Amino acid sequence: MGKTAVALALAKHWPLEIVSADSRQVYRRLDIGTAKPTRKMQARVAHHGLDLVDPGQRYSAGRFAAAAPAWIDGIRARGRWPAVVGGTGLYIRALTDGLFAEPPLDPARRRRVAAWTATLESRELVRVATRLDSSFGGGGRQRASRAIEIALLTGRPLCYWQRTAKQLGSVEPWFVVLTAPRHVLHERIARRSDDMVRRGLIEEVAAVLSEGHAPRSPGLDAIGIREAVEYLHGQRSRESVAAAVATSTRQYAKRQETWFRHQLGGEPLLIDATRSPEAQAEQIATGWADTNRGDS
RNA sequence: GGCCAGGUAGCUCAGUUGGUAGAGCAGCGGACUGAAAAUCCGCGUGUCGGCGGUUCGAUUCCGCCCCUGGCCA
Repeated sequence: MGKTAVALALAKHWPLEIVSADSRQVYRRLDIGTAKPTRKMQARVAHHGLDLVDPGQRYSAGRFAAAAPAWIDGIRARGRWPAVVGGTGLYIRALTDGLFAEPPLDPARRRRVAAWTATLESRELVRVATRLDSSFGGGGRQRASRAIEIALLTGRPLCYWQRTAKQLGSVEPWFVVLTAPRHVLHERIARRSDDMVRRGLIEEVAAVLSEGHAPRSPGLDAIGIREAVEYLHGQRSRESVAAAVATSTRQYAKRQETWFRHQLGGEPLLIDATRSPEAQAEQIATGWADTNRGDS
């Protein structure tokens, strides 16, 4: 949609530092594949939340929710303004609404449960999750595995913790959502996918793979990177990569729109993303002034 | 020009012994509390190439025409 360009344009209005709420840009060395802001952009405006872990390591919404408040405090201590920018809705909500306070989970037992759930069929996982947590609403193997893990390791179902261990959000949000008609979005996605391949997506992924990571390791389980891995493993042609990346990105963008439409909460300021980044930044600055909140 | 094979959803195709049709992919809608670029749920969106004929009824059978591919000239 063009969030990065708008954030940079907005930094001309306000003394901004950017907190990236992006679950993929946390991975080091995957720069093209995650559409990370360039070094030059990062030199213009300070960024937080990029390049936090190696591609083989797992990051999470919980780690983000734990780390981001400190970045934001630091930004404010420097007399600057934090702008949380990103498309990972869960990370944003973890920051504004809080997750639940997760009780300590014994790592060894956790590994054992994970090894067990990995052997089960998806249908079976859902059945077990529903038995352990009657309010489990489905969602396939990943979310079932999580519900099973929590229930088995804590003796209480996930819904119990969600109900009784609510944490408060650490920031009070002022939401801005960029929107554009689907056909415009799809054109941008096509261009972005072509650019990724042209700028060396495949070579970047080959370099990271040569570090010895498994193809399904956390950092590689991402749109663009997956398709490059498929090519490098001989499962698709080089010419088909860009189009496959575009398709996956369209589907992801659609899920993001659904998320921001229904899960964000509150009335976000909607910005017409078909206009120039500068015009969008202008509209955001005006919108902020209109809310007349006074504080930052 | 002749012969053959095709023309059905956005794409690739299936199918209807004549009762107006369905798969995959794409697309659209939805769910979402520590893997979230993840993981799932739901929904066919159609002048069955065109015009005639036969028939109660044609996407299906027949004729002509148009288009695409192949082979032969």
